[in-house]
Amino acid sequence: MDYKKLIAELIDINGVSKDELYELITLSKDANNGDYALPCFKFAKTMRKSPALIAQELKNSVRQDDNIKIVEAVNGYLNFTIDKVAFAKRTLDEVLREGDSYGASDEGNGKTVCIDYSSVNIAKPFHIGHLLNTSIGASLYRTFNKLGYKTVGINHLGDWGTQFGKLISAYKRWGDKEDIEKRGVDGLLEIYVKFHEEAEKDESLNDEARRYFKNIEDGDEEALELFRWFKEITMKEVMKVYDRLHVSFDSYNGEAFYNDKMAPVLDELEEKGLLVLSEGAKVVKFDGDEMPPCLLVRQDGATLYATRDMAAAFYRKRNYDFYKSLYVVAYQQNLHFRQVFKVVEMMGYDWAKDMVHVAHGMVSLEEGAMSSRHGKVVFVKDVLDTAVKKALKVIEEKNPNLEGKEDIAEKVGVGAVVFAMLASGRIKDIVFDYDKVLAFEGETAPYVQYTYARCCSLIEKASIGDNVDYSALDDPSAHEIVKLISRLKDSYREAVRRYEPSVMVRHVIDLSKAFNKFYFESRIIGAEEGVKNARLLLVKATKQVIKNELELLGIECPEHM
RNA sequence: GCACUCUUAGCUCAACUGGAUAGAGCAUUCGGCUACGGACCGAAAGGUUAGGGGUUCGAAUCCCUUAGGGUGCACCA
Repeated sequence: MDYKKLIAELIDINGVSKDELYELITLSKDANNGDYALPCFKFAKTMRKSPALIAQELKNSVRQDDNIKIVEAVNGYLNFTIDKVAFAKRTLDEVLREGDSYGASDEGNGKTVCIDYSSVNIAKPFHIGHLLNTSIGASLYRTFNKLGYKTVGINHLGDWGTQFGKLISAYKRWGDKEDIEKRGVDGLLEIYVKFHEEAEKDESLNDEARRYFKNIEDGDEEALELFRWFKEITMKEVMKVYDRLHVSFDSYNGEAFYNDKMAPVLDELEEKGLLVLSEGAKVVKFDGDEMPPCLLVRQDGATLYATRDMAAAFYRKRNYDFYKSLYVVAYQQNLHFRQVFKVVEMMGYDWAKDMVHVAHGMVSLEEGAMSSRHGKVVFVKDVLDTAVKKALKVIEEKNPNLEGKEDIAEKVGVGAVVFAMLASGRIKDIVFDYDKVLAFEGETAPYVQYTYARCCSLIEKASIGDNVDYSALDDPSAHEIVKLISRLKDSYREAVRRYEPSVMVRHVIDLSKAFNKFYFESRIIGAEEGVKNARLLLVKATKQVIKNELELLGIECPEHM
């Protein structure tokens, strides 16, 4: 039930539509100001009266409704306090009836959202920068899906470019097949780093690398075989990480995939007179000095990153007919995407407006930026392992008799890391710090998981009878929980609208805090029967909502920890 | 140099996109288990929202400007 709508129906103001009223009504921040509020300042000008007076007069003319208990005029606001008991009953009924699908909706039915995220580079390590990216993308993927959208997760593999020539060159010089088979990407990275060191001394290595890459492009069997082998080794390792993160993709079409799909796009640009020659290269220029030109074909005829992204944009539109096409990529690529989107727009396609660069911050180390070339990276695998190890240690301290410790430590450790990635606004830079990622107290995944485990424990220990006294939920702490529970879908919607998973992190943290406060204040098991049952229903609903929301964040919740 | 972006408590972040006394976590100090899980709860202290203008009944939020940080700007991806 929509209280805003109800309240809007109860108020009549000359010249103000119900829709306008609806938009003006807000949630009260402070419980002392009731549950909903109508600020009356906007009316002051047309009504030529003070907001305080308007609120006072409205208070007297508001129609009564059983769901609204108190109407008060305070400081130019008209505050509404709802019937908490009816609200609690309705909310808990709904949560418990819908269970795992509480918060879900079909509002996105018939709309497809493409989400390009993670996009790992072949033969390069899966480092914490990718973890931030992957966590955000995967969470958006699940959340759009929950709201009924058809989602297409695309891992736009970085599997093209001269780096593969470098790698072949390096492998031929210093590579050991068995060693690389055994050590995987570590082994590849090692020879890649060595190549860069040697190339500094000997320029000719770079020429050799370019030749090898040309071989790949020309379909030389030996070069292709190595290329495929590098890819296989990388994906094997990357998949292990995806499994731990519970992330999967619908498409792994990366740069190599678009290799033969660029020509038609270039032809069309040519036809439309957008592609012009500049210093031997083919570029698209923008009006005035809005942006530097977008370079699409090099002097030597080779294509570029932007060319492949153009091809990908068209491919995705054609194949998925998307409603939105999201690119979850660090803000480093800001100009790149602005250019690509603009070029599509200049070609006359109005769906250019549906492409969105979901930019996120950069992850760096305390000693500075990460660099694959110099081997200065933190591997996701290592971070997860360290977190899981710590979780296991904490379990040994606090709950040594727990069953399935390893499995639970995995859920807690990985959860803590993912949560840390999603906790603050996506645009924020992160200076990677083990202490922060491994924090298990305060606003962290383990805190939320702990809250969940508490709920589970209560449900296990007691049974819920039919005699439910909902009036027991009329206190501020219980009401706070009910309010938060009722806003799960709003949390999803806002996360999707802003492409911002941290909204859900905020919400699930707030809910956990509210629950723990309530838990401390109120005796549950052992309370009078009707009260006990009402409180247990609240516990059960809290448990359900935490589970639903953590799932979208990509965090598991063990029943015991 | 130009463009994008960020700056809120000692540190890390919120603030429902213009609304009421700017809120949390960590760290610090103090307090709370003869109660259902102490990975918890409560309290204290901590602020000229980087500085300055402007718009507005009302600004952390919008506009201008200054300073500082990050990122990007032609043949890498």
